[in-house]
Amino acid sequence: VRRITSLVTEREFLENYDATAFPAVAVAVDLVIATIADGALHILLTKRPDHPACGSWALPGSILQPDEDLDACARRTASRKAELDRLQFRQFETFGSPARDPRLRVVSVAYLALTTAPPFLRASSGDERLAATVRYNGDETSLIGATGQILRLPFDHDEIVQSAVRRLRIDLDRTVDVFGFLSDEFTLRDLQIVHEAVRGETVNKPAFRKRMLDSGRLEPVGRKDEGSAFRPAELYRLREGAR
Amino acid sequence: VRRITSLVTEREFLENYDATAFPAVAVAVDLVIATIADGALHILLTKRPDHPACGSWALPGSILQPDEDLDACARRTASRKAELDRLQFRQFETFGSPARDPRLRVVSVAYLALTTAPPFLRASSGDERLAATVRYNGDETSLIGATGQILRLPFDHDEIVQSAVRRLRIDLDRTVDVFGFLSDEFTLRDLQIVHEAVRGETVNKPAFRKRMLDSGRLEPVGRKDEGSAFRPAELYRLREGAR
DNA sequence: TGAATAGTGTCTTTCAGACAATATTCT
DNA sequence: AGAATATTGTCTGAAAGACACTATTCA
Repeated sequence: VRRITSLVTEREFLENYDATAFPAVAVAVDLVIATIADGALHILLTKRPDHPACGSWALPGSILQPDEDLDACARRTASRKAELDRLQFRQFETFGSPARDPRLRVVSVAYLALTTAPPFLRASSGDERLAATVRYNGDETSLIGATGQILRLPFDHDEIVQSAVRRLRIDLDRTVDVFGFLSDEFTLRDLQIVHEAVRGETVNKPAFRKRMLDSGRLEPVGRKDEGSAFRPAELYRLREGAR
Repeated sequence: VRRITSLVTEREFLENYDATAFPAVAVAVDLVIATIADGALHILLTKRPDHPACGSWALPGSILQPDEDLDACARRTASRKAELDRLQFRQFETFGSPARDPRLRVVSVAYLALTTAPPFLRASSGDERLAATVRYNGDETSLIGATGQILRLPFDHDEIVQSAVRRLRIDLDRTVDVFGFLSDEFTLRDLQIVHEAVRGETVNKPAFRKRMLDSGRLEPVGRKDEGSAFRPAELYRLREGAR
């Protein structure tokens, strides 16, 4: 039986504490930034400018800085590496296999970030960013590059993407917030396209509309969609406080 | 625009890599070990033998060792600190506020672990372990100690417990595996008690039975519960391969 | 035989899917 | 008017809750 109370006060203990006694580890944040375009889910990849895996497409990520929150690190990474702001972030899993990074032990906290398509696709227009399409094969997913080839990501990034998509689909069933894919005002058709892209299959229109409207999370803006040919659709927004 | 290809090979890069250049962080694993007893959810707490927060009830946790997997660290912690083995582990969230530990920056990967009541309660009989009861107040939860008082945990452990219970209840709705609370063979009544304890409210018996049996995840053992007064119940087990 | 729990049947409500009809806008 | 899309209505079937009933075991 160990002693419960110590002869040293907590203050004395902390003043004499040797912080270098712990094993050397780095904590990183990796981002799965997703959007819906052309009715399909896309993931943003950046070309690695340095070793290791120099030149391959990979998830954007950063090493956690001292005094930086995990969420703040995710925001910083999106801003610096993908030039995207005002995303909706969701931490979904932490990856820590001992050999996942060849440099040193890196434990990576993975975030899912949803965004609307336009800035995402602008960001992907350069040489160093790519909007890879998610293709479903049953429960498995693969990433498709610009020329239709299957992309294999370095480190364990394929596994991270797999987990992110699984999480996104589960959250969708539970109606966890998926409005990060849309602008502030959207039509029910837009929302349906998001659901269909995430699920990879069509959904029943009347049932979908009823379910969404009955959820009480939406409120009509009072205006109609502009600029479309044919009958314009009613615009909705997410109700205040309904997360 | 940064250079994409490097004049240095990846091998040369890794040989000259300075691993001490990263900020000093420790990674820990904290466990929320849960069981069902007397129809209520309980969480295992251990009394901290050292500073900081020496003498308070807290979640068992360990610093991640070099070459140790996160899951392995969770198993080791359960074995060493709670003397429990063969638990069902689920990583659910990672906590990394800069000031959550006064010693140094500690990023903690939190695991939920389910176990059957008997060894759990034996573990709590000593002075240094406690099975705290979870009490629900709407969406909030609090931990109740042996004398009925509300326990406040050090660090951000209250927040970790809160998140663990929320996750458990969500998983229950999606029928994610909750059989870690039960022994290999159990009655439908046992399973119903688990569901009621996690949800904090009674469930409809016929509907519950039908739903469970129709799920195809259970199979009858062919024997009946022994040792109970009155009519004995049919024993079931989780079907092979039905996770 | 009675007490206590295990297990089932039936009715009703709710909700989602299928299918089709109606409404609105622009060319 | 006609094309194309938005929105609504109706029917049907699946599943859950409420409630009450039957079945089995032991004292």
